[in-house]
Amino acid sequence: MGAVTEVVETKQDRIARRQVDKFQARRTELAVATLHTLAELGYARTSLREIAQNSEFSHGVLHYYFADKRDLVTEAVRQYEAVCVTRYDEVVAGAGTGARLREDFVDMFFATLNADAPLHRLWYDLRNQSLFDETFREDVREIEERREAMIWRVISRYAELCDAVPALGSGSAYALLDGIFQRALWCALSGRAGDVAALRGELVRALDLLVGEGQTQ
Amino acid sequence: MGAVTEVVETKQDRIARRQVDKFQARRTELAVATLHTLAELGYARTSLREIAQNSEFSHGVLHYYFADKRDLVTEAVRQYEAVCVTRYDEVVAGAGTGARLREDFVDMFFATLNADAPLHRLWYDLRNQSLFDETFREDVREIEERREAMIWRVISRYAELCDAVPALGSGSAYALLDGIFQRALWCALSGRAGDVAALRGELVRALDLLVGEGQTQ
DNA sequence: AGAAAATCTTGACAACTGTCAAATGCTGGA
DNA sequence: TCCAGCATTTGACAGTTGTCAAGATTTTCT
Repeated sequence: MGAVTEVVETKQDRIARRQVDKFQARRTELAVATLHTLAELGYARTSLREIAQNSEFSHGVLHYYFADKRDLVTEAVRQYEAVCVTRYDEVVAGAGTGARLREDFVDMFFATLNADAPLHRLWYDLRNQSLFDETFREDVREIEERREAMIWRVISRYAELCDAVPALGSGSAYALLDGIFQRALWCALSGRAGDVAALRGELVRALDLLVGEGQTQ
Repeated sequence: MGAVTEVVETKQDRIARRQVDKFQARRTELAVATLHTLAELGYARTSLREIAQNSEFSHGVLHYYFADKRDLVTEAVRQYEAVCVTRYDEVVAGAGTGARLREDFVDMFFATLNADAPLHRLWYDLRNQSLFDETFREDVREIEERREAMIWRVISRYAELCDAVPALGSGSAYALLDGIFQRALWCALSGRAGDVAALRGELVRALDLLVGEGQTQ
């Protein structure tokens, strides 16, 4: 009897898994559409009907795949995380010298600033929402941690290449670079290209300060 | 005939001015109520009726004193500005030594963090709104400028007292401290008192880095 | 092919939104 | 005292929102 039920179960399992996969695939598809709508309109003005219009489905389907709006937005945030949290890893891996790492990092910094500006402003929007709505807090904390770790990989590797030691801890270093990024994003979205360019120099100076030359320890 | 009309006019002017004053007084009164409601609920979930309930009037009166919702929110933001943009001036004025200034600044930093947390999260909320809604951009830019200047008064005075020169420009220095403040605010509102306490040390280190001892120039 | 199940659309609901106009209460001047 | 004009309330409007259920459609399995 064991054998038969086992065969049957695995068969059902295969079916179930395939269904689950399809279900999950559509879920993330809709989450991606949500992400783009949120990035365009911001959290405050994004409605389910608007999201559905940015997909190829009608608004009712959202409640087939998601429990409620929060569930949907949460899943969308997770999509953001997947995209935006490993951005500098190849830069770190590919740089042989400190100067090269610094240059590549700054380039990537401003490249994603310009290319993904709507996505980034959404991230800041949701991080702020978590200051009011504690439902978002856990997800935000998790992503914030990964972002901090991502920056720290850059900084500590940069210090290593420069034969130095970072002048600030992981949290403060992230606060500094994220602060510069936020400001640059604001300037970019306001059409102040000149101010953005000026911030490039500021970023270089900040990196030099964080990992001053010759501060071997 | 000139004299008579002049007398009449000044009389009417007095009346008119008194009315204007009363009008303005109520306007700011309602703007303050708006500010508190916004600080409690965030921009996305603040409705006119909710604002009115936090005042002693009914919701209709808001359209008597304000053209529309944006007008109201804008006026509320200006109230925030009046409160929050001169906070460190007495600290700067009253400190005789660098060590004293640093200590007082850090104390004030965390005092307002805890006392006015809802107000601060509102500021960040509105600054983010301006990334999506360009109507807010000018007001945000103005306040952001004043905040940066406020921080710069602290930093440059601190450097002066330490006989040193700031290691970063005004913009980057603000980005660093504001980044730390944002993070501390998040921790405070999440009930992570321990993390907030840890950030006090980070802030001190950041100040020391910005105005390193002996960096006379 | 036909039944069963999964998927998607449509339309409706109650609640809530910003806005405004009509009605009411109120105050200050003649 | 009475009245004009200011201040405030009330109630309504058109539109939007999240949610959900009933039905239509498509896919899947036997």
